[in-house]
Amino acid sequence: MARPREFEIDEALEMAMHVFWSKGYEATTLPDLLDAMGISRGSFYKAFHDKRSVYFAALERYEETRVGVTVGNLTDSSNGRGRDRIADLFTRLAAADGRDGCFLCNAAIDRAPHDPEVEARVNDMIRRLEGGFRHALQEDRPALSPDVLQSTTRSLVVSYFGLQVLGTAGLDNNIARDCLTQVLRMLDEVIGK
Amino acid sequence: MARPREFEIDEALEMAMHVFWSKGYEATTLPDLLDAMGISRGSFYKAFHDKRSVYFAALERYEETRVGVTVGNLTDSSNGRGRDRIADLFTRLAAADGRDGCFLCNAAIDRAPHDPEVEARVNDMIRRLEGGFRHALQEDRPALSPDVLQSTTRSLVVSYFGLQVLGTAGLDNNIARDCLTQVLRMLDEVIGK
DNA sequence: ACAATTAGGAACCGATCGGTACAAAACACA
DNA sequence: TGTGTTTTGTACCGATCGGTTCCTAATTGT
Repeated sequence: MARPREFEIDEALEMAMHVFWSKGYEATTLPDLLDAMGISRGSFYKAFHDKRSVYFAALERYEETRVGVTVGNLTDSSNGRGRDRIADLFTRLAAADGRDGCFLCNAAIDRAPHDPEVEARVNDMIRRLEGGFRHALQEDRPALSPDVLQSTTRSLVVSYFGLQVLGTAGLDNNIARDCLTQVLRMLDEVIGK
Repeated sequence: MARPREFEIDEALEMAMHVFWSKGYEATTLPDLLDAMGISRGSFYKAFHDKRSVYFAALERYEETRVGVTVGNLTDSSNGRGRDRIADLFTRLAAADGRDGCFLCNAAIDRAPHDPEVEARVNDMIRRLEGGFRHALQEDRPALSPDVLQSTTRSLVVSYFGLQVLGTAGLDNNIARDCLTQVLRMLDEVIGK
């Protein structure tokens, strides 16, 4: 009953996410977003409410398209043993360039402390990640004592974000490889080979 | 031979550091800095060159006054065994509120990727921290094999920054406590009680 | 073909950005 | 006390910020 939109919301959001991801929230200007999204101001404010809303929507998109996949890999029992699914995740992390970093980690540092809604969303995502690790551990070794399960799970979450920080900071990823070695040692210690 | 400065460079820098620390580089405006430092624009640009220079100076101040102390604690053999010095550091981390986060970690995420000089400085500081951990481990167990020493050291660095991320994101610090549990388990595993 | 409705684009908004210019004020030295 | 030197505060700069207005273009249902 009217003129149809000339761009795909999801595609535009994906592009916007990458800008926020690489530049951070404050350093991203509206022209940055418009260029990346390939739309003009009018369409931008018509389709999204404002800059912050786009950031928030990008964060939710990250959850669906990235966190969801990662947690999926961790919990998919057709994908090898739990121990191996965790090892795969960290192996990929250690092999990756790392410079791109992780939008969730960036959001945790640069927006969560200043935006309660972002903080809540970030917390949710971290909890989902934690749940993925816990699921993989428990599936592999159901008899694991609750406190060992808990501390192992959470130390995996902590290592995950630590690796993101070092990757983003541009450190030689031999560090990541050495951390991977220790994670594998821990897994073998806790779960068994 | 002329009018003396009415403020202490170091005090002003300390205040500026806290602003950058809590707000991030881009979100910090000049008025923010001037208010916190208690000086006016004229004095600001006379004493420091520009906003970026103050940020950089604040980063160096953080290294001297915070990283230096942390590394000092890790390497001070009059401060208990190496294992205990590491355990103390993580215990303090797990007990702290965490919301303040860590200026170094914030810099790693929000400036290092966009400012090569910051990146270099951040890398240096992380290496110093790594050196502190390595020193403590090696002092406590000189016979530790090089690769175990390396992977343990680096996984401690990774955990350190992971804890900072979760703290800044406002997660319940039971997570930090559980990670501490695992770090202690790892230390006892590697070093012995 | 025409009315209704919505997207798109450009001009424009006040506010604020980081940074500069400059004159008045405050000191040191003579 | 006068002179030279430096700090200090303020007024100001062009640029750019996020956001709004408003008119035109495009499309649908009738």
